[in-house]
Amino acid sequence: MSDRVWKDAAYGQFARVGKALGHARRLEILDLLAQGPKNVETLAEALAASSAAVSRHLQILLEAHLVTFQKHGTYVVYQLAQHSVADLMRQIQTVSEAVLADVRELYHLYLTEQDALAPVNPEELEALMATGAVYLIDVRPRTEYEAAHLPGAVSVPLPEVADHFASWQDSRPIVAYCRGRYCLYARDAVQLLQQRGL
Amino acid sequence: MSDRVWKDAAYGQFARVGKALGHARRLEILDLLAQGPKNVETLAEALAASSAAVSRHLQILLEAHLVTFQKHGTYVVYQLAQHSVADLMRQIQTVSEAVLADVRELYHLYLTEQDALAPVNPEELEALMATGAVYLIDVRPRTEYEAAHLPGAVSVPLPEVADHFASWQDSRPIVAYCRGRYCLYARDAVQLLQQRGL
DNA sequence: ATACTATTCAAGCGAATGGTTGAACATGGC
DNA sequence: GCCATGTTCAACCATTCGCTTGAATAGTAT
Repeated sequence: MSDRVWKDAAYGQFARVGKALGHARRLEILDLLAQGPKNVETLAEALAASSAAVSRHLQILLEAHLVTFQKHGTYVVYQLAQHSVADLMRQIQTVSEAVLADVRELYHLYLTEQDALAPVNPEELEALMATGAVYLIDVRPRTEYEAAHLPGAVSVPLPEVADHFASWQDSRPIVAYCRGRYCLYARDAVQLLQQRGL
Repeated sequence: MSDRVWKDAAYGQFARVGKALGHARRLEILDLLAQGPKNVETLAEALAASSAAVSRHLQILLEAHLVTFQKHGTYVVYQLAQHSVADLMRQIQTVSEAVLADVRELYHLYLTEQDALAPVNPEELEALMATGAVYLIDVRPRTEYEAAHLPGAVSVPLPEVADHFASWQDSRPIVAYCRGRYCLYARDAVQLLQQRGL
């Protein structure tokens, strides 16, 4: 076996992973799965795509061994094969931001398009939580909260935010968080709260 | 601008990076560039590909902003756009190894195919170097050595290894290193040395 | 059993990708 | 000016990709 053949084989294997990462939908699927296992239909809904298409993407991710699945009755629940896959996703986003001015602009443009959203960085949040100055809510779906959440956070999935308006009327400032920079739940929650003057 | 549109845009940008990583040759190019800037022809030679093809791949990497170039007269020298791109490459290789049994097998199979290569892990090497028990040589091309190299290492590019046989005849054990797990210079050097009984 | 649901498969289409060849640009040396 | 060299472009081919539609499969509930 010559060096050339071996290198082709080795890099060909890496490219399997790379190819699987070469489509927006698949990246989004991986991002969603990083939050917790999900079935095909849930993903299809979140992506606004047909289940057949999502299923196909999942097959491709499966071939690259980036995800695994488990059958629960007629449901097929997919999840990331390794934690390192989530790291890889983060690294891609990091590189994209570092390297593609478009991404930074896009993000900035979109968030400032909303009025008066006040982002809080992790250090600030930690300080605020320590003094009990704020009320921290996790607006992701309950299952994701159960999988993991910030210390001191209360689970209030986005659809339930409206139910708490009354009890929050005179409470401390509210900080909402969700999945990361490319998740919009928190933004939506803040919009809801602001409409009620919270 | 709806959420869906925004997400498509954001993940579409990430996918630009992903797509660029979806081909064995491009990954190999990035790996080579991680060692230092190179021109098209050098890369083409290393990849055993036509310069037209390599040029094309470089354009794709350029569009994804993973590499930049600089013109020196008629030479066009390419290099990684960001250090984080090299990190991304490492992460891909990590994931591939973790996730694709094939890669591990391939690697293991190939190295054990050679007789009696004795790999040294970083911790062992540090200990050996501290006691001065071994002689460490960097068998990469001189330019890469100049860009960065391990402390205490001496630059002996592969083609020059043969020139040192005499002076090494009775020296300490020799440890050769190169670019990483998927670089074969060190292996070739060790083979040469073993043929001479070193 | 039967009906129903979640998921996958199969076929087909339009678009994109990867590679080759040969020509077209530069740029530097004579 | 002219040529040699390194690089890129353009046109073509075969292959692959991504999606849609409609059917097939496998489990569950009635």
